[in-house]
Amino acid sequence: MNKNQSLPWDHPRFRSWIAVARACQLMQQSLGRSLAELEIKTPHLDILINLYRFEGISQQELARKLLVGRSNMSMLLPQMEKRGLIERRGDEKDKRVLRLFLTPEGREVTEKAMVIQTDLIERVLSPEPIEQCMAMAESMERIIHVLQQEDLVDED
Amino acid sequence: MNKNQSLPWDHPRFRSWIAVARACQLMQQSLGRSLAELEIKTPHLDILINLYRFEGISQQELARKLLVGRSNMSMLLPQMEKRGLIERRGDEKDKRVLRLFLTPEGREVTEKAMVIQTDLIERVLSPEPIEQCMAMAESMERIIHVLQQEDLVDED
DNA sequence: ACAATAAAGTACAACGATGAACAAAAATCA
DNA sequence: TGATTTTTGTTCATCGTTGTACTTTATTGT
Repeated sequence: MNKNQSLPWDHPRFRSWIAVARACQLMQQSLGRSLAELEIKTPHLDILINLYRFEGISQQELARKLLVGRSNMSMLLPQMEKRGLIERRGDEKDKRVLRLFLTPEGREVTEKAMVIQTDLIERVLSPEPIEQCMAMAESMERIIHVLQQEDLVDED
Repeated sequence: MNKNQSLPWDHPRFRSWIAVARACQLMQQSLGRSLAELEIKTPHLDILINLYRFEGISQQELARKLLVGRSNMSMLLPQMEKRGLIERRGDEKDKRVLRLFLTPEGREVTEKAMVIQTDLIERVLSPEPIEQCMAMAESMERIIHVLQQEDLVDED
């Protein structure tokens, strides 16, 4: 089991991925600090942005998009409803599902938060050529696709 | 405050970054599942890999490298010590610091875990040309640098 | 040398995320 | 139709992370 010849940090793709993970972690932390002024946290923003795009989505669908468990939504959404950011209405046709909507205040907070997030991304990513960003996005989307395929197989 | 003309998802760098974050999240989850067979979790692996590379590091230095708080290390490391993966020895010269070392078992587990992680990364990233991976790594390292600079300024 | 300050590590309370067990409502199918 | 299975959402116990306050040890400044 002598790995001296193939330590991970001699492995170019390994090093690349470590850098990706680190950058993500730092971005997340930085975003979290910037969002403090709106009194929301990054998980709330993820939810808000999805409701902004996909109004009337169910908790289940939202959880799937965010790659978290349903119970997570059951914990967070009632809080956000009490804060007046979102509203949950029962579906007429299927009484199991709760459909989610932004309140006017929620929409306002979301827009402010999206400005903060976009500014941060722009500020940090603008030194990178746009072609490089696009190429990166394509790589990442392929990676996402591969990993999600595997998840489906696991659930058999 | 009409954002209809500049929604974030029309913003190329925003879309790119969302893809990066999503890919990271999925990788983390996939790695977590694969590590279950070694009965460790991803935070433990981060620690083990750092001790593998930087033997004798202090808890403080380790926390800084991992971008987490000191208290986090104070919670995790005693657990890992009890499991026999690591050892903590007091520094002779500075009685405040505890220096961290892998036990033989810890080294063994680390090597197995690194194989798992490297295989996962290789499997998922191998469709991407190596030049693209290298370019991505360089971008990410620049991003890391920018964000860390800002952190230092904040701490003034 | 002595006081004040800084640094390393710990303890603890608060919060977020998770998975399992559960209730209610559909969907399936015999 | 009636029984079984699936789906949606909730509850709860557990675990990891964080920030704050605290102890001990070094360092700094006078």
